[in-house]
Amino acid sequence: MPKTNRPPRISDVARLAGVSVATVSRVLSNPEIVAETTRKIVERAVQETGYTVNMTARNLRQQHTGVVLALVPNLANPFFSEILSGISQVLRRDALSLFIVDTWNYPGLTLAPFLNHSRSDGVIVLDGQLDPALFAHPNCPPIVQACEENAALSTHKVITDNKAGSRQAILHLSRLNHRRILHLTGPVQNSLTIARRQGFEAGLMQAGIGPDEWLEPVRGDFSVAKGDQTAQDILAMTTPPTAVFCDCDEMALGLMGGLKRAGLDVPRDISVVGFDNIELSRYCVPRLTSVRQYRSRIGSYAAELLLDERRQYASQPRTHILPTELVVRESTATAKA
Amino acid sequence: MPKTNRPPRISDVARLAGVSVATVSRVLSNPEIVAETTRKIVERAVQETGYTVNMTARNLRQQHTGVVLALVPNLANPFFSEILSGISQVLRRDALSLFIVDTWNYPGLTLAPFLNHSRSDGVIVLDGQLDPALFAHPNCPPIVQACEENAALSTHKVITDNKAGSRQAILHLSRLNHRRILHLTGPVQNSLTIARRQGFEAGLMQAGIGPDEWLEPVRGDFSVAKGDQTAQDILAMTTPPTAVFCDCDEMALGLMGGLKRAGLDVPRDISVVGFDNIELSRYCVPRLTSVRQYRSRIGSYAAELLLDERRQYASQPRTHILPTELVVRESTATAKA
DNA sequence: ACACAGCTTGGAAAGCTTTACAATTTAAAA
DNA sequence: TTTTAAATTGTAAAGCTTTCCAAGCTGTGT
Repeated sequence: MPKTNRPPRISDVARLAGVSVATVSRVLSNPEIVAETTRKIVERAVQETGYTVNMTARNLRQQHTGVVLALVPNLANPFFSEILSGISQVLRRDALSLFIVDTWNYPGLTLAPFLNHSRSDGVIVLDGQLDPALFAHPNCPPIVQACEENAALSTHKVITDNKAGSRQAILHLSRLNHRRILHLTGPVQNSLTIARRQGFEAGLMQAGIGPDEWLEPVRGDFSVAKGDQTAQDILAMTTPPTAVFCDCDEMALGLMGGLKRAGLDVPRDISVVGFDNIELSRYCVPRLTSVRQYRSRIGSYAAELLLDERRQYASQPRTHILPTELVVRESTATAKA
Repeated sequence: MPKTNRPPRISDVARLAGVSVATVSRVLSNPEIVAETTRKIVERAVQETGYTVNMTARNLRQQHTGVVLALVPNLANPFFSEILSGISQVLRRDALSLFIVDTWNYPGLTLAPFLNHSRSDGVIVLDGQLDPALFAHPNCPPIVQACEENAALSTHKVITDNKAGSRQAILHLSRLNHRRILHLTGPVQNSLTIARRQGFEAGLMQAGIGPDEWLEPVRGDFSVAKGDQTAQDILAMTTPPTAVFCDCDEMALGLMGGLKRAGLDVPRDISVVGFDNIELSRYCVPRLTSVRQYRSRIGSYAAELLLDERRQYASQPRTHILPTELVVRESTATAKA
C-alpha cells in the first residue's frame, strides 16, 4: 500500500508480493515464463494495489509508443471514416492503437511535434497538401500515404485509380449522348483534382470529343455550398451543359439541390455524376450516380504497408492503385436533344 | 556526432556544445534563463546533431503526456467534427494536442488502456453509451462528458438543452396546426433520445395534445437508411401523421427522400423537422427545418472545464446546459386540412 | 557423488529527460 | 577591497519500466 497518494508503482506491487520488480514485470508482460504459484501471488498483489503499468515508462524502455497517427485533412467529410475504420482493424492485430488528428485544426507548425518516433510508431497521411518539409524531419517514424498523394514525398502510397474512375464516368455520360459536360473540380493543387481532371479529359478524348468542344472547368472546393452555388453559374450560361461531373458527392448533392430549386429536373434537364459514393448518395432524390472507391480497403492496405515498414521489411516505395466502380443510379439519363 | 545510427540524445548535444545536459535541457524548454552566448552555442549544436527531444522521456519525467483524448461514438457522423474543432482550439492555448478515437472501432475491452493518466492528461467523452466501469479505473485522468451523458458517470457535463430543443420544434409544428406528429427517435437507451422524447411529449402537452392522441414513436438509429425506411412505414399507415419530428438530420434527410420517392410532397403533404442542423440541411430540397445546437461552443466549453480540472481547480461536478435554436426553413408548413 | 541442463528469480543497468540543489562566476553595493 | 546578491552552470537524483546477465535451485543421468 503506497504511503502517499501517488499511483502505485511496480515496486509497491513487488514489496507487497515479496518478489523482485523484475518478476512483477514478467508476470505483467510474459506470464508464462514465471512459476504458477509466484504468478498467482503477484496477480493478487496487483489487484490489491490497483496497479496499472505506466505506459510512458514502458514506452521509454521499449523504444516504441504503440500508437499510429492518421493525419486527416477534414474530419467533417464522412468520406474518411470508413478508411479510418479499415486502418484501425488492421492495427488491432498488432495491438496498436489509432489516433486521429484533423490537420485542418493544426494550421502550420503545430503539427511538427507529432512527426517524431517518440510520439508514434508510424503515421498514415491522408492529407496530400501538407508541407513535405514537415516529414523531412530526422527522427520521423515510417510513413505511408493514402488517398491523396504528395509528389514531393517518397513513401508507399495507396490510392484509388482516380483517373480511371472519372474516365468511366465520362464514358457513361457519353454513351448517353452527352457532349457538353461540365467539370466541377476540387481545389486546384489537390492531387485528386489533378488525377480526376486527367481522367475527365481522357474520357472526352476517348469519346471523340475534342478540346475545342470542352467547357471551362469550374474550380470547387469539395463543399456542398460550392455545388449549390455552381447551379447559379450554370443557369447564367447561354448554352448550359447537359451533364456535370463533380469531383465529390458533397458538391454533387449541393448542385442537385440548387438545380432543382431553380426548376430544373435532374436527370431530365441535366445529368449529374459524383465521386466517392458516400452513404447519402443512395438516398437522395434522384439517387446519385457516383464513382465508388473501396474505402475500407484503402485503409487496411495502407495499414498493412505501415506494419511491414515497421517490421523493418523496408521496401522500395511503391504506389499501390486500387480500382473504382461506377455506380449507376438515377441522376444520369440520355441527353436532351 | 553519435557513433551508432541511433537518434541523437541530449548528451550528444551537450558534448558537442561543451556544456552539461542540464544546460541543453534548459535551452530547449526555458531559453530565457540561460546566458545568450551559451544559448547560441547550444542551439547550433542542436541544429548540427539534428536533435529532437524524446517526448516519452520528457513525459515520464514531467508526469504528463500533453495529449487529451476525445472518445467519439461514430466519426462517420459529421455532427462531431465541429465539436472537435471547438475542443482543439481551446487545447491549443495550453499546448495540448487532441487525439481522437472512434469508440465504434474499439468494441469492448480494448479501450481500457487509453483511460490511464500515463496515456493522456484528460479525456472528453462524447459517447454516452460506454460502460462506466471503464472509467472506474483507479489511475484515470480527469474526464468531462459532452453532448451525450452517462448517468452512471459523475463528471462535469456539457450538453445542449435537448428537451427544450424538441419542445420548440413541436410547438412550431403545433402552431402550424399539426396534431398527428410522429416521432422518429434515436436508439432506445441513448441519452439524447430520452431527453428529446421528453421534450417532444412536453411540447405536445403544452399544445394541448393529450396522450390519447399520441402516435407510437418509431425507434430509429440516427442513420439515413432508417429515415428512408420509415417513409415506407408511414405510407402503410391508415391515417398517416401530418408531420414527423426526427431525432437527427440524417434520418430526416433519408425520410424526405423516401417520401418524395413515394410521390408525397414535403411540406405540402407532410412536414419534417430534424435535429442538429448539419450543413446539408441548408442545401437539400426542401431546405430542412431543424433544431440547431451550438456545436463549437459545446466543444470549447468542455475543453475549458477539462483544463480547469487539470489545474486542480477540482469543483463539484456540474451539468452545463447550452441553449438551442429552431431554424425554420422550408420543410414545414401548415397541416393539411 | 558429481556434472550438467533447465527452470525461476533477483540485481542492476539502460532507456532519456527534467529539476532540486549545490557550486561557481559575475555584478553590484558598501 | 570586501561582502552580498544575482546570474549561470553543473552534478546527480528521480521519474518507472524492461531486460541482460548471473545466481540459485531442482532434477536427471552417469
